Amino acid sequence: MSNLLDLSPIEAAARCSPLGREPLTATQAEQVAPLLKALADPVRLRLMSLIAAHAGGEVCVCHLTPAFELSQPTVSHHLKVLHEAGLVDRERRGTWVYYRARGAALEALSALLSGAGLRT
Amino acid sequence: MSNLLDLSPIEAAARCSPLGREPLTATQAEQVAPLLKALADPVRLRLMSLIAAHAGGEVCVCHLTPAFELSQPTVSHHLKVLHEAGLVDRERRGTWVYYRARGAALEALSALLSGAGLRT
DNA sequence: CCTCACTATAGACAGCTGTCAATATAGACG
DNA sequence: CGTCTATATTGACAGCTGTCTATAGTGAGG
Repeated sequence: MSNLLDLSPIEAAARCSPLGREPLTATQAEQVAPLLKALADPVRLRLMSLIAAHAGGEVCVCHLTPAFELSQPTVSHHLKVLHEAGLVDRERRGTWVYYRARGAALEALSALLSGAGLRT
Repeated sequence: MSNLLDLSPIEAAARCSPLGREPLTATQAEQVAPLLKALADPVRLRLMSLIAAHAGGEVCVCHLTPAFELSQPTVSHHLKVLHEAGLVDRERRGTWVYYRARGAALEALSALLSGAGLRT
Protein backbone atom coordinates (compact mmCIF):
# COMPACT_ATOMS: atom_id res chain seq x y z
CA MET A 1 0.00 0.00 0.00
CA SER A 2 0.97 3.62 0.11
CA ASN A 3 4.26 4.14 1.84
CA LEU A 4 4.23 7.01 4.28
CA LEU A 5 7.36 8.33 2.63
CA ASP A 6 5.67 8.43 -0.75
CA LEU A 7 2.62 10.55 -0.02
CA SER A 8 1.77 13.68 -1.94
CA PRO A 9 2.48 16.78 0.11
CA ILE A 10 -1.23 17.28 0.57
CA GLU A 11 -1.91 13.76 1.77
CA ALA A 12 1.05 14.10 4.10
CA ALA A 13 -0.23 17.41 5.48
CA ALA A 14 -3.68 15.95 6.00
CA ARG A 15 -2.25 13.20 8.19
CA CYS A 16 -0.27 15.47 10.49
CA SER A 17 -1.55 16.37 13.91
CA PRO A 18 -1.91 20.11 14.42
CA LEU A 19 1.37 21.78 15.30
CA GLY A 20 0.29 22.41 18.85
CA ARG A 21 -0.71 18.84 19.52
CA GLU A 22 2.35 16.81 18.67
CA PRO A 23 5.63 17.58 16.94
CA LEU A 24 6.11 16.76 13.29
CA THR A 25 8.62 14.12 12.32
CA ALA A 26 11.49 15.21 10.13
CA THR A 27 9.86 13.37 7.24
CA GLN A 28 6.51 15.07 7.74
CA ALA A 29 8.17 18.46 7.91
CA GLU A 30 9.99 17.82 4.66
CA GLN A 31 6.79 16.73 2.97
CA VAL A 32 4.71 19.67 4.14
CA ALA A 33 7.24 22.48 3.81
CA PRO A 34 7.04 22.64 -0.01
CA LEU A 35 3.32 23.34 0.27
CA LEU A 36 3.99 26.31 2.53
CA LYS A 37 6.88 27.39 0.34
CA ALA A 38 4.58 27.54 -2.65
CA LEU A 39 2.27 29.89 -0.75
CA ALA A 40 5.04 31.92 0.83
CA ASP A 41 5.34 34.50 -1.91
CA PRO A 42 3.21 37.62 -2.14
CA VAL A 43 2.34 37.06 -5.79
CA ARG A 44 1.41 33.41 -5.36
CA LEU A 45 -0.54 34.10 -2.18
CA ARG A 46 -2.57 36.69 -4.02
CA LEU A 47 -2.98 34.42 -7.04
CA MET A 48 -4.23 31.71 -4.72
CA SER A 49 -6.70 34.08 -3.11
CA LEU A 50 -7.90 35.33 -6.49
CA ILE A 51 -8.47 31.77 -7.64
CA ALA A 52 -9.99 30.48 -4.41
CA ALA A 53 -12.34 33.42 -3.97
CA HIS A 54 -13.57 33.58 -7.54
CA ALA A 55 -17.24 32.79 -8.05
CA GLY A 56 -17.55 29.58 -10.03
CA GLY A 57 -14.38 28.27 -8.47
CA GLU A 58 -12.17 28.73 -11.48
CA VAL A 59 -10.36 31.60 -13.13
CA CYS A 60 -8.99 32.08 -16.60
CA VAL A 61 -5.33 33.06 -16.77
CA CYS A 62 -6.40 35.95 -18.96
CA HIS A 63 -8.17 37.32 -15.90
CA LEU A 64 -5.23 36.82 -13.55
CA THR A 65 -2.37 38.23 -15.58
CA PRO A 66 -3.67 41.81 -15.73
CA ALA A 67 -4.09 41.86 -11.95
CA PHE A 68 -0.33 42.08 -11.51
CA GLU A 69 2.28 44.47 -12.77
CA LEU A 70 4.40 41.56 -13.89
CA SER A 71 5.24 40.05 -17.22
CA GLN A 72 3.00 37.28 -18.53
CA PRO A 73 5.76 34.64 -18.23
CA THR A 74 6.30 35.55 -14.60
CA VAL A 75 2.63 35.06 -13.76
CA SER A 76 2.67 31.81 -15.71
CA HIS A 77 5.69 30.70 -13.69
CA HIS A 78 3.94 31.38 -10.38
CA LEU A 79 0.86 29.48 -11.52
CA LYS A 80 3.08 26.58 -12.41
CA VAL A 81 4.59 26.58 -8.93
CA LEU A 82 1.13 26.51 -7.36
CA HIS A 83 0.07 23.74 -9.70
CA GLU A 84 3.14 21.59 -9.09
CA ALA A 85 2.66 21.97 -5.35
CA GLY A 86 -0.83 20.56 -5.78
CA LEU A 87 -2.59 23.70 -4.64
CA VAL A 88 -4.44 24.35 -7.90
CA ASP A 89 -5.75 22.31 -10.81
CA ARG A 90 -5.39 23.31 -14.45
CA GLU A 91 -7.78 22.79 -17.30
CA ARG A 92 -7.39 23.92 -20.87
CA ARG A 93 -10.56 24.82 -22.74
CA GLY A 94 -9.80 25.96 -26.25
CA THR A 95 -7.40 28.83 -26.24
CA TRP A 96 -7.88 29.56 -22.57
CA VAL A 97 -6.53 27.87 -19.47
CA TYR A 98 -8.50 27.83 -16.24
CA TYR A 99 -7.13 27.35 -12.74
CA ARG A 100 -9.14 25.98 -9.85
CA ALA A 101 -8.21 25.95 -6.18
CA ARG A 102 -7.82 22.59 -4.49
CA GLY A 103 -9.77 23.27 -1.32
CA ALA A 104 -8.53 20.11 0.36
CA ALA A 105 -4.98 21.37 0.19
CA LEU A 106 -5.75 24.65 1.93
CA GLU A 107 -7.92 22.87 4.47
CA ALA A 108 -5.12 20.46 5.29
CA LEU A 109 -2.71 23.33 5.85
CA SER A 110 -5.26 25.24 7.89
CA ALA A 111 -5.83 22.24 10.13
CA LEU A 112 -2.11 21.76 10.54
CA LEU A 113 -1.65 25.29 11.84
CA SER A 114 -4.72 25.30 14.07
CA GLY A 115 -5.05 24.42 17.70
CA ALA A 116 -1.69 25.77 18.69
CA GLY A 117 -2.98 28.47 20.98
CA LEU A 118 -4.68 26.16 23.42
CA ARG A 119 -1.86 25.24 25.74
CA THR A 120 -0.85 26.96 28.92
CA MET B 1 -3.98 55.42 14.86
CA SER B 2 -2.49 52.32 13.34
CA ASN B 3 -2.05 52.64 9.65
CA LEU B 4 -3.09 49.55 7.72
CA LEU B 5 0.24 49.63 5.98
CA ASP B 6 2.09 49.53 9.29
CA LEU B 7 0.62 46.46 10.92
CA SER B 8 2.70 43.61 12.20
CA PRO B 9 2.45 40.60 9.89
CA ILE B 10 0.33 38.83 12.48
CA GLU B 11 -2.11 41.70 12.92
CA ALA B 12 -2.33 41.94 9.15
CA ALA B 13 -3.01 38.23 8.80
CA ALA B 14 -5.67 38.36 11.48
CA ARG B 15 -7.56 41.02 9.54
CA CYS B 16 -7.63 39.17 6.24
CA SER B 17 -10.71 37.32 5.11
CA PRO B 18 -10.07 33.64 4.46
CA LEU B 19 -8.52 33.02 1.05
CA GLY B 20 -11.69 31.45 -0.28
CA ARG B 21 -13.88 34.33 0.75
CA GLU B 22 -12.34 37.36 -0.84
CA PRO B 23 -9.02 38.01 -2.58
CA LEU B 24 -6.13 39.56 -0.67
CA THR B 25 -4.94 42.98 -1.65
CA ALA B 26 -1.37 43.29 -2.84
CA THR B 27 -0.53 44.97 0.46
CA GLN B 28 -2.09 42.21 2.54
CA ALA B 29 -0.26 39.57 0.53
CA GLU B 30 3.04 41.33 1.12
CA GLN B 31 2.37 41.57 4.82
CA VAL B 32 1.35 37.95 5.28
CA ALA B 33 3.84 36.23 2.98
CA PRO B 34 6.81 36.69 5.35
CA LEU B 35 4.91 34.77 8.02
CA LEU B 36 4.44 31.83 5.65
CA LYS B 37 8.00 32.16 4.46
CA ALA B 38 9.24 31.78 8.01
CA LEU B 39 7.34 28.50 8.33
CA ALA B 40 8.16 27.27 4.85
CA ASP B 41 11.32 25.44 5.77
CA PRO B 42 11.44 21.87 7.06
CA VAL B 43 13.70 22.73 9.98
CA ARG B 44 11.68 25.74 11.07
CA LEU B 45 8.40 23.92 10.64
CA ARG B 46 9.64 21.17 12.90
CA LEU B 47 11.10 23.65 15.38
CA MET B 48 7.72 25.37 15.49
CA SER B 49 5.94 22.08 16.09
CA LEU B 50 8.42 21.10 18.81
CA ILE B 51 7.87 24.42 20.54
CA ALA B 52 4.12 24.55 20.08
CA ALA B 53 3.53 20.98 21.18
CA HIS B 54 5.77 21.06 24.22
CA ALA B 55 4.04 20.66 27.54
CA GLY B 56 4.39 23.87 29.51
CA GLY B 57 4.35 25.87 26.31
CA GLU B 58 8.02 26.66 26.25
CA VAL B 59 11.20 24.88 25.29
CA CYS B 60 14.83 25.48 26.13
CA VAL B 61 17.16 25.82 23.18
CA CYS B 62 19.29 23.15 24.79
CA HIS B 63 16.42 20.77 24.17
CA LEU B 64 15.90 21.80 20.56
CA THR B 65 19.43 21.78 19.23
CA PRO B 66 20.07 18.04 19.74
CA ALA B 67 16.86 17.22 17.85
CA PHE B 68 18.52 18.18 14.57
CA GLU B 69 21.63 17.04 12.82
CA LEU B 70 22.66 20.62 12.31
CA SER B 71 25.24 22.88 13.87
CA GLN B 72 24.19 24.92 16.87
CA PRO B 73 24.51 28.23 14.99
CA THR B 74 22.22 26.95 12.27
CA VAL B 75 19.50 26.06 14.74
CA SER B 76 19.99 29.42 16.41
CA HIS B 77 19.60 31.09 13.04
CA HIS B 78 16.29 29.33 12.36
CA LEU B 79 15.00 30.26 15.80
CA LYS B 80 15.89 33.86 15.06
CA VAL B 81 13.91 33.75 11.83
CA LEU B 82 10.86 32.40 13.66
CA HIS B 83 11.27 35.03 16.35
CA GLU B 84 11.66 37.93 13.94
CA ALA B 85 8.57 36.79 12.07
CA GLY B 86 6.66 37.03 15.33
CA LEU B 87 5.88 33.32 15.52
CA VAL B 88 7.73 32.68 18.79
CA ASP B 89 8.70 34.65 21.89
CA ARG B 90 12.11 34.45 23.56
CA GLU B 91 12.96 34.61 27.20
CA ARG B 92 16.36 34.28 28.80
CA ARG B 93 16.53 32.70 32.26
CA GLY B 94 20.03 32.46 33.51
CA THR B 95 22.20 30.62 31.06
CA TRP B 96 19.28 29.17 29.18
CA VAL B 97 16.96 30.68 26.61
CA TYR B 98 13.39 29.53 26.28
CA TYR B 99 11.17 29.85 23.23
CA ARG B 100 7.40 29.95 23.37
CA ALA B 101 4.93 29.66 20.49
CA ARG B 102 2.70 32.61 19.77
CA GLY B 103 -0.58 30.81 19.35
CA ALA B 104 -2.32 33.86 17.92
CA ALA B 105 0.04 33.89 14.98
CA LEU B 106 -0.63 30.30 14.01
CA GLU B 107 -4.36 30.80 14.56
CA ALA B 108 -4.37 33.81 12.28
CA LEU B 109 -2.62 31.85 9.53
CA SER B 110 -4.92 28.90 10.05
CA ALA B 111 -7.98 31.10 9.70
CA LEU B 112 -6.55 32.70 6.59
CA LEU B 113 -6.20 29.35 4.85
CA SER B 114 -9.53 27.95 5.98
CA GLY B 115 -12.88 28.03 4.27
CA ALA B 116 -11.48 27.72 0.79
CA GLY B 117 -13.09 24.42 0.02
CA LEU B 118 -16.67 25.57 0.32
CA ARG B 119 -17.36 26.98 -3.13
CA THR B 120 -18.81 25.17 -6.05
C1' DC C 1 38.10 37.44 38.33
C1' DC C 2 38.55 33.13 35.60
C1' DT C 3 36.67 29.75 33.47
C1' DC C 4 33.12 27.01 31.68
C1' DA C 5 28.58 26.04 29.38
C1' DC C 6 25.00 27.92 26.58
C1' DT C 7 23.51 30.84 22.96
C1' DA C 8 24.11 34.37 19.38
C1' DT C 9 26.55 36.89 15.66
C1' DA C 10 29.71 37.43 11.68
C1' DG C 11 31.46 36.11 7.42
C1' DA C 12 31.81 32.96 3.56
C1' DC C 13 29.86 30.24 0.01
C1' DA C 14 26.96 27.14 -2.81
C1' DG C 15 22.38 26.64 -4.36
C1' DC C 16 17.83 28.30 -4.93
C1' DT C 17 14.30 31.96 -6.50
C1' DG C 18 11.88 35.71 -8.79
C1' DT C 19 12.12 38.34 -12.69
C1' DC C 20 12.60 39.47 -17.53
C1' DA C 21 13.14 39.17 -22.81
C1' DA C 22 12.95 35.97 -26.34
C1' DT C 23 10.90 32.11 -28.19
C1' DA C 24 7.95 28.08 -28.56
C1' DT C 25 3.47 25.73 -28.35
C1' DA C 26 -1.44 25.19 -28.86
C1' DG C 27 -5.85 26.06 -30.45
C1' DA C 28 -9.28 29.00 -33.27
C1' DC C 29 -10.64 30.75 -37.44
C1' DG C 30 -10.31 32.27 -42.08
C1' DC D 1 -2.13 26.29 -44.44
C1' DG D 2 -1.39 30.82 -42.33
C1' DT D 3 -2.01 33.84 -38.96
C1' DC D 4 -3.56 35.54 -34.71
C1' DT D 5 -4.26 35.19 -29.61
C1' DA D 6 -3.39 32.93 -25.30
C1' DT D 7 -0.26 30.48 -22.54
C1' DA D 8 4.09 28.03 -21.54
C1' DT D 9 9.10 27.23 -21.79
C1' DT D 10 13.95 28.67 -22.00
C1' DG D 11 17.95 30.97 -20.60
C1' DA D 12 20.10 34.61 -18.11
C1' DC D 13 21.00 37.11 -14.01
C1' DA D 14 20.74 39.55 -9.54
C1' DG D 15 19.43 38.74 -4.93
C1' DC D 16 18.11 35.80 -1.29
C1' DT D 17 18.70 31.51 1.81
C1' DG D 18 20.55 27.65 4.41
C1' DT D 19 24.63 25.90 5.99
C1' DC D 20 29.12 25.90 7.97
C1' DT D 21 33.38 27.53 10.83
C1' DA D 22 35.10 30.85 13.77
C1' DT D 23 34.21 34.01 17.25
C1' DA D 24 31.74 36.81 20.53
C1' DG D 25 28.44 37.64 24.31
C1' DT D 26 26.27 36.20 28.72
C1' DG D 27 25.45 34.32 32.98
C1' DA D 28 26.83 30.74 36.83
C1' DG D 29 30.01 29.02 40.00
C1' DG D 30 34.43 28.29 41.98
